[in-house]
Amino acid sequence: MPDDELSRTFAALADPTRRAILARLSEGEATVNELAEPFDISLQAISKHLKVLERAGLISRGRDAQWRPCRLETAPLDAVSHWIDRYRERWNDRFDRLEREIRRVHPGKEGLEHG
Amino acid sequence: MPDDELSRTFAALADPTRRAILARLSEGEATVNELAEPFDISLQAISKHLKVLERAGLISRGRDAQWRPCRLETAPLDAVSHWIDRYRERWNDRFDRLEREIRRVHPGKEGLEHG
DNA sequence: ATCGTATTCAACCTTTCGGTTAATCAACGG
DNA sequence: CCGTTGATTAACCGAAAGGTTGAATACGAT
Repeated sequence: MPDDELSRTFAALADPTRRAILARLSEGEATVNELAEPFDISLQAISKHLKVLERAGLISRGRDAQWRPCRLETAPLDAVSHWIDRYRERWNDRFDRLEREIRRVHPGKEGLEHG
Repeated sequence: MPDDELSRTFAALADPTRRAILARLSEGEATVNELAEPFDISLQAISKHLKVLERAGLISRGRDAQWRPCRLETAPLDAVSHWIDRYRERWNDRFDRLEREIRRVHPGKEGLEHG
């Protein structure tokens, strides 16, 4: 696992358990035990998942007596969104160029089916 | 690595080499050798990366004589975008509810700083 | 002080990942 | 047919993921 921001985020999201945890947290804060409840794996495994999510910046944790409430942090998701958008932009530019080129070579053609 | 669509996509994106390959492909189709050129790793390693990307549906491959040109496929990226959006929606709903609740309890308060 | 609850740390195991090299397959050009 | 070029497959390796169990830590309650 590489150590850059985006890689950590994607790697953290590449697990259904962790995504389910995030989904739960999108409804509000929760403790480790609460988060673990729906799953068939040990509490320690959940704790590890939380550490992964925390390292990726996708959650942060507070302190309330012996509980460590987790909350969702959306900044890394925004980063992913932006990365994808930047992407789609380039891709569309490429189609635009392609279409212009085709129009140049076949001036009669009016459009191009992308599918 | 779990076997669902989203997990495969995220896992495929969680590697800088693979993201660089996608970036290159966003400029247009390329052969395996062309894709491998910027990297210090073996052609076989690149071939493996391409297989991962293909399994995730992020690229597709054609046939042109002995070359296997790769092209970007954006459907999985769209899926990721939608997943994140659905997410942010829930999260914002939650803030809205929270804000309403706060206004109910402290009718004088006008707003809440999210940062 | 002690007990119980919430959570993490540590050690271990098995599977997967990302890389290597060597061998193989596929298509073209003489 | 033979050699070359492009790409994949196979066998292997070290490191990391994701899980387990068992011990430790951090608090609150009694």
